[in-house]
Amino acid sequence: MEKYMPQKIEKKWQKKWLESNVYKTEMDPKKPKYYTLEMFPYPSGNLHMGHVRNYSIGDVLARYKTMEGFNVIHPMGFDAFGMPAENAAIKHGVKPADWTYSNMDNMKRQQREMGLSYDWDREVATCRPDYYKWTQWLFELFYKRGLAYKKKAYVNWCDTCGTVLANEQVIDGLCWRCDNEVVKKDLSQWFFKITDYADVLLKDLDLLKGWPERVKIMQDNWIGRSEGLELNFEVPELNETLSVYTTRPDTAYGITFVALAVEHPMVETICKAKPEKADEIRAFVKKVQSQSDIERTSSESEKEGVGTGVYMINPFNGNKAEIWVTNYVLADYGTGAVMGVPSEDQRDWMFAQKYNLDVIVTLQPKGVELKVEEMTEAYTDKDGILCNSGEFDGQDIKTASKGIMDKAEREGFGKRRVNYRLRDWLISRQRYWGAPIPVIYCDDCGEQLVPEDQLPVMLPENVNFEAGSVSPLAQCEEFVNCTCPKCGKPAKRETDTMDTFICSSWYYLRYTDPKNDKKPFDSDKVNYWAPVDQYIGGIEHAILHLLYSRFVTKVLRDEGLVDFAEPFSNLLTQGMVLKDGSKMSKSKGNVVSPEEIIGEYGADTARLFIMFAAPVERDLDWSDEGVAGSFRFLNRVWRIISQFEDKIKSAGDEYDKKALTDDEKELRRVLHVTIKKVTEDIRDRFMFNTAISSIMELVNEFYKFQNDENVNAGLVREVSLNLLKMLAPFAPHMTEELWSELIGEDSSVHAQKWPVCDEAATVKSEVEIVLQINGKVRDRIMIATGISREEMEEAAKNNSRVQELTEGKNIVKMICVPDKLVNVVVK
RNA sequence: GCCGAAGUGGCGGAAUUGGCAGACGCAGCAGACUCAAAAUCUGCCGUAUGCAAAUACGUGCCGGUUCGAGUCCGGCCUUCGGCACCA
Repeated sequence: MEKYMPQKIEKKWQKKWLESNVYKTEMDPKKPKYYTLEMFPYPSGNLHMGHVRNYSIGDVLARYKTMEGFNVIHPMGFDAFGMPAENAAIKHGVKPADWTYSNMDNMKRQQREMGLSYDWDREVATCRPDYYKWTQWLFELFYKRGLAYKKKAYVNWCDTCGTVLANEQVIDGLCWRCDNEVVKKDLSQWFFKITDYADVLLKDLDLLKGWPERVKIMQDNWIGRSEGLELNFEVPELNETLSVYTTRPDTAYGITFVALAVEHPMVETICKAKPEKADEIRAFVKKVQSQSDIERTSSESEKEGVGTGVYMINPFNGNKAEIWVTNYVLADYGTGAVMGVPSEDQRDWMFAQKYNLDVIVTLQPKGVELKVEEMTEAYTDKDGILCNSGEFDGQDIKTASKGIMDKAEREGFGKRRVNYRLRDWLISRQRYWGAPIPVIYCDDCGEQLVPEDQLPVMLPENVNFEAGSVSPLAQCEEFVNCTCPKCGKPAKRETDTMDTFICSSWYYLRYTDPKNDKKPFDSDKVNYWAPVDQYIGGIEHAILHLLYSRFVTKVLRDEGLVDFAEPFSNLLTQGMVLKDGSKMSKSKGNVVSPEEIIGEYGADTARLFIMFAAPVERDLDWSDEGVAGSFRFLNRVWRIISQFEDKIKSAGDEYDKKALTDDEKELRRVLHVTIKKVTEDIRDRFMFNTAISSIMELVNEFYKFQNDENVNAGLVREVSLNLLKMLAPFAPHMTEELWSELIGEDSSVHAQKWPVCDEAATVKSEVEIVLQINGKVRDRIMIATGISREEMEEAAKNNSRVQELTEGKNIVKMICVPDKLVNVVVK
């Protein structure tokens, strides 16, 4: 055999795999299915190392599961709508579609050069009409189920992107895509009613046994369920009631004011009722609204407000409390109004200090009397005894909360209520390169869905791009002008497109039936393949994509289109690929290009290194020397197998194991221990790094025989073939080349059964055990495996080191761990 | 502030159920091969003392449980990630 030349053999096998379509999958109810999925990429033009890691993990699993006998589906596609294509159009005058498709072609080439086992017949691209037709269909389904609606609201706006954003897409007050500061705008926008599913999205996190705990915790926090009480206060002057929401009903006797958000509808009512205050209030509202989102919602910023001179009555004790318009109450959480209890809430405390408002202590630690004059901050411990609270005095928080809520419900001025931090999903975008929202506006008939038989609403190709201008769709006359589907009169189309997260929230279902032109997917097919058995991607989607996909799946389940509640049974969140301790980026100049690495060492080396260098969930620091080491290892495998080529070919699969020498038996033992270890590491732990290190140990053991011309040929064959099989998921080309050299052109290593460990071969006749005295290692001895406790103790007592060190001391007891150690405890 | 994860040689990391700390790899050192180098093969490789045998110390810090702790418990420190005026 000639030397290992990855460039040559990788090209050869990639061509062959493509031509023979070996990775094509079909439904087969007789076989257990396995759905491996890596998050599909945005077609930016080139793969980066994060992709390489993502796809390598998926490919190892897909190949391994195939060898284990599963019917594996392993698809790939492109999340192809989005801003960068449009930016390219503005900057370079290329059509977004042309830019996107040519990027896809390049990335597909790079994916092929990685040797990934995708079934390309299932490829989807979200920007193709045959895909977005069904994204639009999905929108219509949501609309018909009352889950898509348009409303005017204060929404997140990114000026750079020229569009609105969902809450999930604002990170620390900045746009998730461009890091520009997000501002609030009062706009009429489309929403998906994800809040209707808040409870089930939270509850079903319990079903996700195969998800990392931290991702579930993040979603739990994001949904933010809280239980509390909604209280209605009479406002006699206005002849209205004002509702507040609280999670601390026990503090209700300590209310000294009520705080409204500036957007609260009662603010305007008050202005009308109190003309003398109106100017001051309106000026304050204006000032607050002019602040950026960061300023407004930072817990650091000072709490300010304007007293309205209007009072409400606390139904518990009849106290009057002034209504204030403030900058620290959120309009879109709870009722947009909050009861002010300075003694037990730090924000209310600071507000009350600033404006000299009353403080009533209603809770104090056991055995302590809190005095308002001596307090420097609110008492916020959730532990204490009530006071100044009428009939509830002397009760603990839990008892009082229940009693107060019961009283409120009994007397009709309050109701127990559950609240969520989660907001509805804002899904419209003022951009061109996305799926058009299939809605038509008619002056007479109002908002109308585009009839299903007219889908897709096609994105027009000839549009005008100018930086900073409104969406090109809105300027495109032939797109905008249409006829009302109901009355046939001239009407106008919706010019917003959908958030690309909608496109990506159902693609894993489309893979199961990607060419269906009658439905988004066939139920039999989707229910055979899905849910995804193993989903692999970055932690950055912990909330965004993963929450949206769960939501969409649940709606489809409720519609009867799928029969499962959760889309991804198991989730693996890979760490980032770093260079010199930080994220690879152009500005830092530390980017390592996959294409260059593959060009220099081959895809097998790149894959092997990336799987070996760190456990999948942890960040991985790229090391050029490490890559060279992986290349060295593959060469080592190549050489030892080449050297034994004749022996391997001439030997049979069956041979007399009893004829093996002790050294050969040891090699065979290591082989079977390795099979066991590699299988468990891949199947149960996703510890690919340790799987590879045990394969390396096997190769090291094998090298002990490199100069032994008389080594048993049957054993050499057994070791070599199993070694290739175990290495095949990691280094698919190189193992395939060696396999075809040894076994023949028609046989593929990837179609082999995964090796099975011969337990009998793993047994050692002798083991080295540790002798400890008082827990410290003092000697090591060889003993026969499986001997009794008594025999082990005897062996320890007879050991000269033990005798020497226990001389004249009293042996209190001896602890034996079979085949591992004896600990002699002396005094 | 709240929630979560992590901290082990010069470096990446291993130790799966409380039982030999440092597997495997990288870097380094030495030997073999070679006229020489590269490549390859082999060996050494936590720190301190020591010629060695060996001994002591050693998994962020302090304490505890245990015959025995990287692993369990209590209290901290540092780094990273998420959330953050959600009443």
